[in-house]
Amino acid sequence: MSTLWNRSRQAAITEVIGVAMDLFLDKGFEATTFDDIAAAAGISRRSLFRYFGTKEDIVLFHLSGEGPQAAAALAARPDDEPLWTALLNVMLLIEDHGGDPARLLKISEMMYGTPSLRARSLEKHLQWQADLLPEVKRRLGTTSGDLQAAAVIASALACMDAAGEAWTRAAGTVPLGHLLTDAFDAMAQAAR
Amino acid sequence: MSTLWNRSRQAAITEVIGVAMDLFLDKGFEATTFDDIAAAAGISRRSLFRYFGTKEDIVLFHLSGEGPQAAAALAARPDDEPLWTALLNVMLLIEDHGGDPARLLKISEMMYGTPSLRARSLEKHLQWQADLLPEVKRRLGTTSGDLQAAAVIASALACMDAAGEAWTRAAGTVPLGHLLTDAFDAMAQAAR
DNA sequence: TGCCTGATTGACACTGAGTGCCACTCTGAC
DNA sequence: GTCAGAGTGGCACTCAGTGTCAATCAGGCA
Repeated sequence: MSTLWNRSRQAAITEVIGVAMDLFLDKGFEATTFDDIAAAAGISRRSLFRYFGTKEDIVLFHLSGEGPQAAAALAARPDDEPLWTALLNVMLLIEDHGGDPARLLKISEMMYGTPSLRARSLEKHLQWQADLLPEVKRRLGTTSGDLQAAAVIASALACMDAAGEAWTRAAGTVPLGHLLTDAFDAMAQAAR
Repeated sequence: MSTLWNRSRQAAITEVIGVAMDLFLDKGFEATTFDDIAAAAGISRRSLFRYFGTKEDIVLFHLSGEGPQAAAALAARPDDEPLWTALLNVMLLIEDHGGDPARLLKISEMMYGTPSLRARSLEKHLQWQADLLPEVKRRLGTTSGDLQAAAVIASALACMDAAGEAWTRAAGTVPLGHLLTDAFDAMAQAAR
C-alpha cells in the first residue's frame, strides 16, 4: 500500500546511501560513524538505524536485489547449455552495471579491504544461493538434492568473488568479464 | 622464546575456550557477554580481550591451524591425481577431528545459525586460500596465475561449507564424508 | 637473598554500535 | 476538524572494543 510514501522512502534511502558512500570513500569505512552519516544526511541517528541496521547494510544495500535478477537470467538460458556455462553467462550479465568506473573501483577496494564488509558480502551470497537454488536443482536433474545445487552455486559465487578480487587488485585494468571467464574455466579444468 | 610461558598461556587459552563454549551452548552465542565469560573464567574483561579480540574469535580459534595442515595434506597427494580429487581427499582428511559428536553438532548449529559467526568463518576461508595457493598453482601448471588457483580453492571451500551445512541440517545423521563427496561430485558434474 | 627489568594483568574511562521507550508530528480517512 | 497509524527524534541504556596507567609477577643477575 501507500505507494506515494514508499516512493519518498525509497528516495530518502537512495539519498542517504549516496551521502554515506561519499563519507566512506572520503574518510574510510571504519572511521565514519553513524553520527557522521546522520548529520550529513540531515536525519537523526535513531532514524538512520531504522533505515539500515548496520553500516555494512548501507554499502551492501544495492546488492540485495541482484539475487532474483540472477535467478531470472539463469532461467532464461537455453536448457541444453551446460550448467557451469550457463552460470558463467549469468554472472557476465549481472556484473554489467554501469556507473562511474573509478568510483566503482574505490568501492571495490573498500569492500575487499574492510574485513567486516568482506564478511558481510560473503554472507550476502547465501541469499543468492537461496534465490538460484530451484533453477539449478531443476537443471541438475531429479537425482540431485539441495546439497548438490548449493555446492554448485556456492562454487560459482566463489569464482565470482575471486574474479572480483583480482579485478580490484589489478585496479580495474583488466575487464572483469575476462577474469570471470578465466576463473570459471580454471574450475572446470580442475574438475576433469 | 620462553616456552614455559607459552605453555601456560596456551593452557589458559584452552581453559577459557572451554568455559566460553559451555556458556555459548547453554545461553546462546549472542546472549553471552564478554563479562559473563570473563567472570566464569576468573579473569578480567580486559585480559579476555587480550586473548581474543572478539567473541567470534573464541569460537573460531581452533580452526586457525587447519590451513597449513590442509596445505601439507595437499602436497602429500600424488602428483598425478586430478586436482579436484586431490582437494576432496584433503577435505576428507581434515574433517576427521574426533571429539564428542553431540557437542560438535551443537557447535555447528550455533555456527550456521549465528550470522556473525557464519560470516567470520567464511572470512577464515581466506586464510586457507592463502595457505593452499602455492601448491594449487603448482598443480595447475605454469599457464595459470593466482586468480585461477584462488577460484579453484574458493570453490572447494564453498563445497565444504555446503556439505557442512547439509550435515548440520541433517543433525549429523549422514556422515560428513558422504556429503563432501556428493558436493564435489556435483560440482565436477556441472562443469562438464 | 634481594634488586632490576620486562611482560602481564586488572581497573578505569571512553568511543561507537545497536536497541528500547516514549513523546511528537505528519498524513490520510472519515 | 478529529482520529488512527506510521514515522521521527531524543534519551537512556547495554555491550563490544580500545587506550592508559598503576600494580604485579617471573626470571636474570649481583
